[in-house]
Amino acid sequence: MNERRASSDAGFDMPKSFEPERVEKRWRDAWLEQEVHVADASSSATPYSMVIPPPNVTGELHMGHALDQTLQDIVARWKRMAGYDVLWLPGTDHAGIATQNVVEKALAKEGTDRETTGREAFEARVWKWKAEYGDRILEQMRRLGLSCDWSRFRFTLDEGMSCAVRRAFVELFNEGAIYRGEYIVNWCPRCGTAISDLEVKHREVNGKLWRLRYPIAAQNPADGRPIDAAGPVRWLEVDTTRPETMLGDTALAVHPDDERYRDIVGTTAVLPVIGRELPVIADSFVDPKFGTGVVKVTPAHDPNDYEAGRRNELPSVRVIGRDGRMTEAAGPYAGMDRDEARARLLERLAADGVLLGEREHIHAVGHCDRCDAVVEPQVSTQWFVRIKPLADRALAAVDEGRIRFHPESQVKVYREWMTNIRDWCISRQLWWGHQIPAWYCDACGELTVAEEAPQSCGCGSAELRQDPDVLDTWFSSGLFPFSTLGWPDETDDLKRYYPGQLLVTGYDILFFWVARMIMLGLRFRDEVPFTDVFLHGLVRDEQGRKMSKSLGNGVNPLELVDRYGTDATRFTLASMCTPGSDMVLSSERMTGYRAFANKLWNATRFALMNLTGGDGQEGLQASADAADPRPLLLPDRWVLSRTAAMVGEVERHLERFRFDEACAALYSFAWHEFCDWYLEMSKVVLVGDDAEAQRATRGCLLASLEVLLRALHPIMPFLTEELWSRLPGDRGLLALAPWAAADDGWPDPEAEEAVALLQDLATEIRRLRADLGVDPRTKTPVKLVVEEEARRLQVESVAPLLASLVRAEPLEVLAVLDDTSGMASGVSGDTQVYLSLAGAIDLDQERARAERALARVGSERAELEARLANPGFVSNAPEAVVEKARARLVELFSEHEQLHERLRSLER
RNA sequence: GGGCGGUUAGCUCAGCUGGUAGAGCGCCUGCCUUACAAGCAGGAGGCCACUGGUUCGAGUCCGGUACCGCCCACCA
Repeated sequence: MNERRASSDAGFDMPKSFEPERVEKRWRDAWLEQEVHVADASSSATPYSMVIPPPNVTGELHMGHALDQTLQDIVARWKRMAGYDVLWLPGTDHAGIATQNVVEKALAKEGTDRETTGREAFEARVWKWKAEYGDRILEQMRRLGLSCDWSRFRFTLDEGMSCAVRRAFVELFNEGAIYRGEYIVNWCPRCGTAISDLEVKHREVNGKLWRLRYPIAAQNPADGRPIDAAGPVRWLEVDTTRPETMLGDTALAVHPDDERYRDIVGTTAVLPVIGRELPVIADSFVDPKFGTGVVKVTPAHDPNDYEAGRRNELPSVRVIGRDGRMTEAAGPYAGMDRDEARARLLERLAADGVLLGEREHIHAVGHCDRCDAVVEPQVSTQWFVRIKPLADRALAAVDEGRIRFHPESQVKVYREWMTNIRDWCISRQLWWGHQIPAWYCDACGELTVAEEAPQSCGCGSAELRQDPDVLDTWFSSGLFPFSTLGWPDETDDLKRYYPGQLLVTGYDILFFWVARMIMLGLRFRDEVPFTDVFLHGLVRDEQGRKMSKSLGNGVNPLELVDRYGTDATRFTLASMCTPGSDMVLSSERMTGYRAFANKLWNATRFALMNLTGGDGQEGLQASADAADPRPLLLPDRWVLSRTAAMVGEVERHLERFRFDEACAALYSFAWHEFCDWYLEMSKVVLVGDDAEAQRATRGCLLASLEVLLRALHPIMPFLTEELWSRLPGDRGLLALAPWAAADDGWPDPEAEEAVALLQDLATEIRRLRADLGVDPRTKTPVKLVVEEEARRLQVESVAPLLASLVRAEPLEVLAVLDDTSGMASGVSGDTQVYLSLAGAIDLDQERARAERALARVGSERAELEARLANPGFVSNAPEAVVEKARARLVELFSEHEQLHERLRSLER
């Protein structure tokens, strides 16, 4: 049989299963070669631009990056197919502190450190690291099939970026938005640098609260000066979580309204161990309800105390140094590590009777985001950005709807942070990063801030030293949307692609990055950098932990790509991307979507095996572009209608960034409609001998498949490109083809209704057969009984197709059926289904089946009747809902009737 | 201390503007039916955390409670 297939049908050349590794490289190369992803600034198409969140060059990419990048690639490919001139600009981030840390760790393994290596050699070492991981990252991105514009790739530390950074710094400095000053900052003793508030992670720890007592110095009644008293000593009790800082105390404070202590304000206490005299001051920052209501004040080591110290003109005594060890001012504890000092000091205080007790105390302690060391507040001279004016504009942009957040709930988070924002400490005592463009004159002390290194100072001296510090890495990232386009030069790219349309990133860097881009974009370009921000969740490991390099639980996306294929990996990530929630990687899902890719492969294989007709090549070229005018069969009309609905849905979901829903729509259409029903129905025609019908079906099969491939391409680019290339006809790359367009004539409610009927009947017949244990390979005589005329015509119209689909032969449609003995029955809507079986049926079993069905129908009917009897429902519910309920009730009446009839006949 | 999110089938999660619960995986039964066993057909399995309220009607909207998680935060 099937001589016609023996010829050259492509389907027979296809392996039985999809092997991703055999096709992916070819298409990667093809896309590169044909530059499908290169934006064309001279194009007449509307531009659509995005910048990638540049991955840190600290190491390999993990699944979080894969998710982020996949989502962007889906949008890029989709918009490109939809006719936009898409610029998706890729890059990597030097990630100052993070990268410096990983390189320092590498040095430590070699038994050395950065100090012995020296700045220049160290920097060279980091560049080497960057080269290695930068390459690996690029390789990972390429394997994921990302369609970035590689010709515009940027690294945040390359020359162009430095120009932008220096320009931005100088401009902000000149207008007073950047200043240098001595303040208390978050200091990481491990990293040896100041860090911003955002880089401090507060974590609840089980600490202790120690109660100490400080003696009030006895005073000479004559002149009020303290004297050594031999008499009874009055004590002031204070609580502290950090006893070692007491060595730097310069006051005790109480609330001004606190009656208990009113009389001692203005007196002097004596600091144990050290012997320093401490004024007792009144300041409203003290909470009288906490502890004893007395606070020890350590301006050098606590932000609160620092402020109180400034208000009250207290001296500041630093007892903990930059390296976390006690300073000379710590007296006997000088040189000790802060933890050791605490232990030793407590022993001493206990011995001296100063320590009154301790109790458990849970409190939040700041840790370094990068190395997890306990952050030590330190007074130091740093550079800051005066953030309020920038934040106000950024806040307004979102409030006025010039930037939309998805999900919208993030707006609240953004607003909250922006409103309470504090000045941004941007200097870092690191070596890896953009060095601050500020020079100091050794001769006159003058400060010069300039884009290029000045030759000499205003005083004439040529002895200029550049500030050794570098900028917070987020300073350069914040300029990314325009620095990458050539700013500060007014390039064509800048004019065309700024502002961009979309930014896709994880919600965890909303403040770090998104907020800063908005602030700096508005400041330097007067326009928001993007109009939509899509914030996705984080990818967590099986234990639900966030994937991160420091935890070492990151999964290299290539592992999954190797195991499941890139397309399945991408589809999994996209389908698990539900708004506002994180996702847990699931190997079951991956397996499922690998199967989905294979399903598509085989559906195409089937199509190709059947596309060539007996009449030579005709029918091969039929496609969505040339809708077939010939009268179509029911399944054909149905599949085109469903295809059109699917495309509309996918489009709608993508517009709203519902990647998960888009995946679901594609999956269920492709598998459960196209494959499960259409391909099965089409077989009836394709194995038959009606040449005319076959031509129509082949045309529709191809047309629907083409649209499906287009719609799926953004998510599964390799598979679809491969299948597309195998379809008949001379076609270019799918990546360059127009977005899935359904013909206006495709929607066909009548066909959908008819096929729905057919599906119900088919399912009922199959259920009966399965129930009765009928061998599915045998043909079974079936009688369908429909009393109502119009309905009978409908059933009759689908009967022939139904018969061949479920091997119901012969299949008769009747108005009444007298003798039902020896038959099994079921009900589908108002259609009574009877199977004639070779042997006698089990009457008890039949009766039980009918009774069960009757009970089910009865309860549903009662429920519906109650609802329809409710005047509120009838008058308030939408017309369509009421109508649907009524129709269903009619059906149920009928089913009820039929079941009763059946039961009666079984009694006989 | 503020704010946000979650709680739905054995597991992982959907459920968009309120109309009476879905998917994948797993499980049970039967099938190697000429695209696919990474498959096909059929099936079982849910007081939608608890509790008030709004409504003709609540998984969906509003108020509380409990548990889990996250973010922000200078209370010793």
